[in-house]
Amino acid sequence: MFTTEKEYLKHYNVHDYDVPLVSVDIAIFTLLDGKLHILLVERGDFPEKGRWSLPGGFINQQQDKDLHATALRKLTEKTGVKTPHLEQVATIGNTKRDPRGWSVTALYMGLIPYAPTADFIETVADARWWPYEIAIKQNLAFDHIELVTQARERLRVKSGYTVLPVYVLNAPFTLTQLQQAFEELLGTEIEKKSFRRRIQAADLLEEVGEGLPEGGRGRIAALYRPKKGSEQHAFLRAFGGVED
Amino acid sequence: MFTTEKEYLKHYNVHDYDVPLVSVDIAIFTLLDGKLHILLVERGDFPEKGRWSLPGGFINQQQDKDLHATALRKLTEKTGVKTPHLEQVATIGNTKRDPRGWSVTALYMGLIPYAPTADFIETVADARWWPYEIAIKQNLAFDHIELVTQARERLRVKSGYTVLPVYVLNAPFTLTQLQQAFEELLGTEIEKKSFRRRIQAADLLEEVGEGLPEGGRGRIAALYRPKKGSEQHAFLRAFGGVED
DNA sequence: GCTTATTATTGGCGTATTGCCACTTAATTG
DNA sequence: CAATTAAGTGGCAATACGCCAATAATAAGC
Repeated sequence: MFTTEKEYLKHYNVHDYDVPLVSVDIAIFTLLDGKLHILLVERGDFPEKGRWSLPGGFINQQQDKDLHATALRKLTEKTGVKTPHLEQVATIGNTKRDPRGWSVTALYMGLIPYAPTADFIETVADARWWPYEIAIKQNLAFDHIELVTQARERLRVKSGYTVLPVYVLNAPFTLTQLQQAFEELLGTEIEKKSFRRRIQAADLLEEVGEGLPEGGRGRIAALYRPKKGSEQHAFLRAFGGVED
Repeated sequence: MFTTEKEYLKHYNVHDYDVPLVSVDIAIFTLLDGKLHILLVERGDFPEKGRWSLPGGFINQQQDKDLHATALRKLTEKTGVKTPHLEQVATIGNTKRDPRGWSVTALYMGLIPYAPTADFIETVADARWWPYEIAIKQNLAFDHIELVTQARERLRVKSGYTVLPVYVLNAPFTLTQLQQAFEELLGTEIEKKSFRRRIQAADLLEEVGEGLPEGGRGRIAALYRPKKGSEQHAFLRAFGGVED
């Protein structure tokens, strides 16, 4: 859109001030080849032109009925996925995160199953999946390294007491695939029997037949998918035992 | 009205251009007579004049270096408490929450010990502690009933796996007082022995002598206060057993 | 077809944690 | 000094977890 910083600054001065100066940024995670990946976009404009950053942008007051809708719109634009897991992580606002001054962004975390044929990636030339460990070594735009880190931390912690990792898998999946997703997202290994006991005690999955995972060997496994309405359910016990 | 151009420009900037249209609202909770209370303020201006609402307001770009500072400033203005527990709950933005159109607010939750003499309440004529159950039956301004409910829910859930209830007590306190705070904030009863085992296993409190709570009877109790740096520590086990 | 390799699933047992409840200890009250 | 109140502990059954080995069911190689 702009070819020089000077041109950008000129435009910025006459910017329309009616929109609330709140942006939405989304850390979209998936699992690819067993590794956590994150979707980054290359900035086409100043400031920070050419740097990789989280997909995001401003609220469209006509289109978006709420912040969640803004995040969902941005995510869908980049990935084509219509029903991801999408949750707010935090809202960061301070004087230092943007050279232009006080700036506020609502950070969301999105989880989607990887689409092997990656149809949608073709539609956005500037977007690319990065292995998480490589992504955080990039020199990301603005304070996006901190946003990415916060979202990753939320993902890690919440994977400890919810079924979040379910949302980076294509259903149906086997318990072993699910365990590997948990392990990658948690960053620790889990003992097989303990994992299965806890997942099954939580009663958040339903069996949908059996089969072998793509190109797999060995004994056929039971296949599962998340039960409807199991979205945010914790499966760790707090005080007072099991709730009803 | 303005004596220098500089002063004028500064004023112009603040009000017509550079202010992010983001407000901050705070649900401040405390424990009074064993019951959860929330601090509400009576609105002195339109819209919603005369209704009770959460304390809050806009970012002061000169004073506040970040959103947390804005929330802390608002909280201190109303309560005088300088070192509360303060955390962000969520950010709500949509077209319906304010009759004036698209509106975004960052919701914070603050926890403070009740000040029995309530010095600070005198300083703000419009602020008052309400028992939580009564507060939510008021006809609160804007969508504040939903904000209050969200903050309450965060408080409830997080009290299940952290020591949050510590922050509504004046230290030092007895384990029984702490248990009663947990029970009120969780909304469930806790078995005494289980509670003590878990709290002590978590090792987040330090003993600071013994005594009787104000006007108490019976055997003297050990008194505790939170250890430094124990703020956000969970004390429930997740996968993989105890972390180090 | 038969053996080997690979993966899924279950069994079993020692240990840690929790729920439950009664008992002991130490203070106040009258 | 007895009765009352509240703190703190003991003990045990039930549950959950970590560990590891046994069994089951498939593919791959010969």
